[in-house]
Amino acid sequence: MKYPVRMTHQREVILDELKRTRTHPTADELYTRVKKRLPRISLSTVYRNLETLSNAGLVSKLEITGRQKRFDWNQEPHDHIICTICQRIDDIIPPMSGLGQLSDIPSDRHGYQLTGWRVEFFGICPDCQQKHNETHDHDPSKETQ
Amino acid sequence: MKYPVRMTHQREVILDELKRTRTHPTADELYTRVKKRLPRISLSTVYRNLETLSNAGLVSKLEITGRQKRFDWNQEPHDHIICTICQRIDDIIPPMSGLGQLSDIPSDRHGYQLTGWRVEFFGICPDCQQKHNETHDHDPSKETQ
DNA sequence: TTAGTTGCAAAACGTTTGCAACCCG
DNA sequence: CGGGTTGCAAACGTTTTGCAACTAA
Repeated sequence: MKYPVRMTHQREVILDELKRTRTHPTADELYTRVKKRLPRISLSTVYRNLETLSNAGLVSKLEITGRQKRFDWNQEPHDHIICTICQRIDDIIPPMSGLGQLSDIPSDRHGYQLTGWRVEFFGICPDCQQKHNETHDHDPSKETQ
Repeated sequence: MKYPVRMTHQREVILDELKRTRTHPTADELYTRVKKRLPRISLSTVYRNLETLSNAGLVSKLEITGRQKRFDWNQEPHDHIICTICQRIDDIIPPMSGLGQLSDIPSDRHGYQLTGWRVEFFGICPDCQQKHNETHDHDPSKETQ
């Protein structure tokens, strides 16, 4: 699943910065980081390379529901849990994600040839739970979905 | 889960058009339909109302991963299967969707307070399968993820 | 009466593209 | 050397917003 790509300096730095970022940065977050090391790099180079590198199988692209694309160095299949308050995204380790139980879905369901699925979990992250407990106000209309 | 909203003429027509559209239209698809009945309506009114109506619990918003938002009259919880070729979206009936098996996820996983999850299925719809069989060319690099 | 809603235009947002200069293999 | 890649600027498609006029309750 990994295809060869020409390894430019920009590409190396982008990959390196992604590797050392445990969060799931957006293209412009990564651009901000990379720009510290390569001040003349452009945002479009970052976009183009993330696209290229994800096609080449070197990074993975997270197209999380209704949100900006995010990129991930972690190539192992895993799911994500998204904080509906601060939008932070964390990894979920596969054995607990429910993916296993889903494999018995009939592939010809609705006439579709099934090629994959994605599970996203939503919740409130530890930090936001704490803030919530401190302030004690609750507005359900602000919640996702 | 349904909050009252002021029922304007525009809102009525938007709701009615959404109700009679079995697909999951985007805001501009709906705008095109509604404009035939209300030629002076603006796209921003459609956007604003879909947002308002979905907050009010009268329609549901599908924020499918990396794609344009789509809207749905069907308020019953159900999942979706998305054609990776033509982007068409169909409903999946709950008993087969796998949601049931996921309910045993521990809610304190990773310190998150779990509030929900979403499953999206990807596949090739009957129409695109047929077209594929007719043309016989296959480019795996064009497939989603 | 008045707070919520409309149409319009413009802005915002994330992302992609055309292009000439450049550089990796 | 030649084709892939870069930086820049400009365009793109989708969505949001500011505003004065309007309208449902």
